Amino acid sequence: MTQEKNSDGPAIVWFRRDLRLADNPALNAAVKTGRPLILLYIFETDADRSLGSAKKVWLHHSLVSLSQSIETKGAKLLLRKGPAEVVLDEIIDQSGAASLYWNRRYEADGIERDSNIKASLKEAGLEVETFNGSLLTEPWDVETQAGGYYKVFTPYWRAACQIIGPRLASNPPLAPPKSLRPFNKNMAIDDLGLLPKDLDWDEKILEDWTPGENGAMDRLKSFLAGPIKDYADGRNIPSNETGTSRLSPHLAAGEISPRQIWQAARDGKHTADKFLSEIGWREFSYVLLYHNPELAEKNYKPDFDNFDWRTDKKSLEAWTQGQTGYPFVDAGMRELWQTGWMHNRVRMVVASFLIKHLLIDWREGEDWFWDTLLEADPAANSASWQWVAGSGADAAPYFRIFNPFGQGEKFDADGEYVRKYVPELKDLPDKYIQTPWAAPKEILSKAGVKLGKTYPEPLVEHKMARERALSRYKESRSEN
DNA sequence: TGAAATGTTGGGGCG
DNA sequence: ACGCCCCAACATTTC
Repeated sequence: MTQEKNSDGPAIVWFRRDLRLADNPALNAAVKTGRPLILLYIFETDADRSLGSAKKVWLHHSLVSLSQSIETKGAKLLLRKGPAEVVLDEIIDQSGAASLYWNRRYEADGIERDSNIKASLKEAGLEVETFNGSLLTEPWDVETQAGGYYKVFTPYWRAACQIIGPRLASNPPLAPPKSLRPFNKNMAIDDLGLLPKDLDWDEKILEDWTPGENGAMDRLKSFLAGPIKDYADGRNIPSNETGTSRLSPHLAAGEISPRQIWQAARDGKHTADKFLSEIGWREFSYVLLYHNPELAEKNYKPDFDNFDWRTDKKSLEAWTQGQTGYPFVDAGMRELWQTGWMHNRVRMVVASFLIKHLLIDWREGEDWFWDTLLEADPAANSASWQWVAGSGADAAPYFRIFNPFGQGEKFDADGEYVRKYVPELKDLPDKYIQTPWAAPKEILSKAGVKLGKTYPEPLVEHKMARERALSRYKESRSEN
């Protein structure tokens, strides 16, 4: 039985990928109504693509943090599990809610679920309002002269900046509400069962992270206070722990908004253009995803549909386990497994290795990242994998093939990064730390390295693999 | 947000 | 003093 929607009914804020109180337009709108609030998170069981394991762990802790913040403001986070449509109907029935607010999402199945819900609830007489809570500008905001969307990053970002700057100046990030008027309560976060049951993997990956709005803000502030000064070069050195902002998992959970980041970076005392253009790549990925709903499954360039990827389970597994025999690649893959995150420079190298050296379909890599990255962003993950594969919009040219040890020699010359994640090589001298197969026998045995035993021989020989990729890519171009 | 092959230049050793 | 060779350093081209 549906209760009469009376004007005293509560307002529902449906949290999704915006697990924060500050700069949260949907929450802000709900607070402004003055109604009691139902602050709701639904663990949706009917999503198109279920969350990866790492991201579930993050979500658990991010919900813990959000629920604490909400309690300090005098209310409670309401948790439910099930298809959103069913859960919402039930809650509205029970509470007599009069209005519903949420921040938009941009992946195809989310858009579809949201618009169905919006239509049917409006029909039922509810006030439903939606907002942009996760992007600097909506993906449809930035148009070319011809009225389409930009397919190349640089002109896109130039045009986007023209819009973003003035808009933020007149409409700065929102402060968190001073207090929240509660409606009622509650189910425990543990009941959602997000954490893995057996191993302590989730504890390990959280050693370096503080999920939640406060952790996100701390990270941003400490980055802007100093490290951003050397960002242009510092961001290329994977052993440099403050070289990059490490905001990606926070941003993906919506614990911080890109508007807050933009504003804080612009207000800081150091130039932030280079850093903000990385935020721009995230934004651009959402443009691509919005206009190409199947970005995670389908080649953006259909030319690639005929590409003859190799099926090679063993090599794929060696790659995921960090056992390729290329120390720089293995360090990256192990960093991902152990920490739920990988340095961006190394992401490009390991992705190039999987796709070009092993000729394995980019979707395999995208899947692995989806499951193991704490951030697993639906737009950035697929756009970036397609970028490396060459199948994406504004993609890397087919002949750009990273040298898996050359990149290590350039960006990890002292081997600090490799030694951290590939400790079985730590006693090798710097000269051979990226290329153990080239080391003389005495040096290997002195360092306690037995190739093929304590550390693998290279999975493929670099020169051969490079030439094989070039000719395969060229071939597939001429077919189209 | 690349790497390798190829081309060019200029300094030093040497007859 | 000069031409010649070598080679490192840098620039350009190619994939």
